[in-house]
Amino acid sequence: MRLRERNRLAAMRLVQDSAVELFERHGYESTTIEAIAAASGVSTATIYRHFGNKETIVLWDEREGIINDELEQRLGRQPPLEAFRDAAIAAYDGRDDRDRFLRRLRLIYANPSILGVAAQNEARNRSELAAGLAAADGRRRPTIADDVTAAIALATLDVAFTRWQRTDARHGLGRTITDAYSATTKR
Amino acid sequence: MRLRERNRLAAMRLVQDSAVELFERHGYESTTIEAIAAASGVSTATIYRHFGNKETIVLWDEREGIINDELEQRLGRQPPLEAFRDAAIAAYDGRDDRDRFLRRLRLIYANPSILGVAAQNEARNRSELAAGLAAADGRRRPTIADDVTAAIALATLDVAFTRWQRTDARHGLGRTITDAYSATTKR
DNA sequence: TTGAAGTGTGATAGTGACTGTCACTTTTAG
DNA sequence: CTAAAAGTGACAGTCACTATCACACTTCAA
Repeated sequence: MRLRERNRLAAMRLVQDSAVELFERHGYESTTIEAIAAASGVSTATIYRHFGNKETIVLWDEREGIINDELEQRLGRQPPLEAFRDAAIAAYDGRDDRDRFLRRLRLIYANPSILGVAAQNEARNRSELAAGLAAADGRRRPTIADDVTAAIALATLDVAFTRWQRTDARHGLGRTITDAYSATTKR
Repeated sequence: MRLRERNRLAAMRLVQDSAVELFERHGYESTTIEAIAAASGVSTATIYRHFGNKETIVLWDEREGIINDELEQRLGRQPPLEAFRDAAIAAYDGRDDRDRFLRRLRLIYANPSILGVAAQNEARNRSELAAGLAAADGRRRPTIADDVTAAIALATLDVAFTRWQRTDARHGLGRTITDAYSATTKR
């Protein structure tokens, strides 16, 4: 990895950590970007260059791409929902940064404006997933069934995150994800 | 209805109409609240008192409550997803303001920030619906299955809206909703 | 019908997220 | 080592949104 890229990632981690700390202590709305800049030693201009907006400071996940990689390996071989469930478990369960992840999830679900930006991302992911499902079946455009399957896959993962984050993460995240997807079949 | 309430609704309709017009013509981001205030003859302060934020000017729907009423009559008698589907059809299909509704939907799906606020609302609706499902079965708190069912119900309706709005509303909205919910069973 | 209490409105000033620009520094590639 | 490329900080500006206050309009009881 190039020096530039390493510096960039290091700065982003530093900013995210400082921000999460401040958000937890003083509240999301009450913490200004300027305060985050001061705490992390990075200018506000650079924070905006890296994250684009305040919400993404919390939402940014270095390992974002993992779930797509995991999914790609499974899409042909398993039914869509199972493939997505297993990819999610592979990507999110047993992370070595479990604690950071949990704190970020709590901030997300506690602050509507962050949740709103997360939903914008989810909308994009949903149409990409639907396109992927269509492609896996050799169709050029997603059918309404593809769209619905993609929507169910993502909404169910969201339920799992919501409950896991709320219950003090009593069970493992993998277990919660499994339980959520089980509930999609017996309706 | 009191005079105050009538005035208020009339003002909100006027503001929403002016705003939709301006958004369509010049773009959502490029249209300032001040421009909407000037176009509708209502002060910016009052616009904020009525809608709370810019996004809600588009999202606000006078008949919002209808789907809940429809749902309440069905929840004991039908399986949850069918009840929700039929309630949605009753609430949204064949509206006499179909055209306004379509234009608003288009603005919503074309502008991420509006979609974000819509998602915040949907998050609230989802936990209310889950609570309702639990109550209908005599449980005090929603199980994970209730949460998942509520999530599927809302996500599926969202798929229906997305597709209907995109396809020039070729078929009736009721038809699109029916098709979407059909896809939830054969996964 | 009237007058007092209650409630909505407009104007104004202020905060903070976000954008665009420019001079300067650091990294990269030949 | 040097020229090009790319990132950084500082600064000025826009706009969504909040808080406040004087004023106007509803409401309701007498």
